[in-house]
Amino acid sequence: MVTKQFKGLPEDADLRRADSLAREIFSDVANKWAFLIIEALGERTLRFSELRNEVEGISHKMLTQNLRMLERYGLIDRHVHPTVPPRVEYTLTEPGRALRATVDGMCGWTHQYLGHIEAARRRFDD
Amino acid sequence: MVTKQFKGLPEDADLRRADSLAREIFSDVANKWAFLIIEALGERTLRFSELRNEVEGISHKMLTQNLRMLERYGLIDRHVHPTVPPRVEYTLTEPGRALRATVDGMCGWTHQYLGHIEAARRRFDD
DNA sequence: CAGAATCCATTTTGATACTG
DNA sequence: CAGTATCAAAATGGATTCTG
Repeated sequence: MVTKQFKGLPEDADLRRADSLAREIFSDVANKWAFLIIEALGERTLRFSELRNEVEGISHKMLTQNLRMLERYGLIDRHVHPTVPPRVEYTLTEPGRALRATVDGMCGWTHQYLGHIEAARRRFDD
Repeated sequence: MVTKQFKGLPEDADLRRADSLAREIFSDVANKWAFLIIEALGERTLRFSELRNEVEGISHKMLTQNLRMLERYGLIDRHVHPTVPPRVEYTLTEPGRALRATVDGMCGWTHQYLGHIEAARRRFDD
């Protein structure tokens, strides 16, 4: 067994690090733009400008920023065609597609409970 | 058939409204604090102060704000005990529990792909 | 204890201009 | 076309104070 344990250093230091990493990923990815981008990509490959159109309301800057983040975590592949003008295509990776199941679930949930939610909101707002 | 259609007003005005509402809900709920609160509640009922401890790193203000939002959409129930000092308990409603499946899915995903993601990030950061 | 309200620093965001 | 940089405006978040 390979151990990273040193005297006095409990080996669940690894677990704590993993937890804080998990939390970091969770916090970064659980935001509306990331979700909407993942949803938009679905099974397709899309260019930057296509994504800009698909994800309604996203600004140039937010799109770039979130694409970088998703690429950094390996949720999307970025493929640059060496042409002029440049053509850059984005595709979900395996982890990205796996997360899509979650995002799809939330989309379904939203539509399923739309009535409930709208009613609740009206009640709350008096 | 009951229709809301008037002359000149296409009946998919309803659909558009529903879509924009769905989008609003989606955007509000797809944020890390809401997710973490839902995850913390799980099957349990928790008090404000308990939630504050469970959801690591959340501030008093963020907790109140997100609890209001979730209550407004009917994802949680807020029960005030008429005691002094006050005791306020929060519980997931049916729609809230349904959404928990999504949140759980994301938690599972995070842990499942932790290795993938960490490696991808290291690669990206050169 | 729960939470509303205020103030203030920080962050986020959008618009715009610039580059390969 | 895709992306970076910049700057002002807007939103967010935290600390603190005050209330029932």
